[in-house]
Amino acid sequence: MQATADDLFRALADPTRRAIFERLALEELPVHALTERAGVSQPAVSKHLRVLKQAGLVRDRRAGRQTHYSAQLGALAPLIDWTSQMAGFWQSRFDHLEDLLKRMDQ
Amino acid sequence: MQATADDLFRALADPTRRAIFERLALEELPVHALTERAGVSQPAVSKHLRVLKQAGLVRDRRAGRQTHYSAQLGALAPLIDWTSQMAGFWQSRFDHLEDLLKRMDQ
DNA sequence: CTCACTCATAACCAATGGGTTATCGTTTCT
DNA sequence: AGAAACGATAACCCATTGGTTATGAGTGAG
Repeated sequence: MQATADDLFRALADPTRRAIFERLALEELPVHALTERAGVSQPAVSKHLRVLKQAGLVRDRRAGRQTHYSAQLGALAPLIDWTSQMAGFWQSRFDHLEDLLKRMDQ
Repeated sequence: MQATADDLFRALADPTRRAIFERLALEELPVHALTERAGVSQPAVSKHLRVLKQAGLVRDRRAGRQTHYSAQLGALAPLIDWTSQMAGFWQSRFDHLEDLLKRMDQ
């Protein structure tokens, strides 16, 4: 199921969680690597990842005893839709970016 | 002071508050008009407006005993920047892949 | 086989936050 | 002047949530 703008805003509202997502936008990482930099405990990181996954923002890949997470940038589409709708005059400038993300979904 | 992406995400994470902002994006409205549709009490609406104003998302204009609020769409800029940056990260990952493929080409 | 590592879950706690009712200061209307 | 409308604030309540520690399940290494 497609995440709503509501899901995305809620998932990204927390700074710690958003920081995790930002890191995952750069590279796929296992939980312990994320924990090192997150400034919170490993269970806290796992909980954040759960929320991000629920929102469709990240994907997990089991590899032995590690779980690698990566960002699903295409999931940002509803956020872009919402913003575009709000700021109608920027619509044209956004269409390009939106297309890009949608085409690269998953 | 300029609101951060953090402020914006937090301000827009609540559905009721976001709905208020969406209405104000269409037209300037006094508090009581917003209250009619918000589904919550007038003080609740006032609190939401306070948060939105703090984030720079709305502007208020006193007129007699009414206070008219309107959306400041330009305040969404940091949100757009953030999203663009995320897309940019993705782009750079893609560039890396391209590099890799090119180097492997010969 | 045993020990260490990785991660998810459970149980719990404190802070935050969105809601309420009550009230007060302004402003408008009669 | 008195009453009613409007909106902000205060005081309070309860659900949510982000954090913790403890633990268990699964996997890799010695």
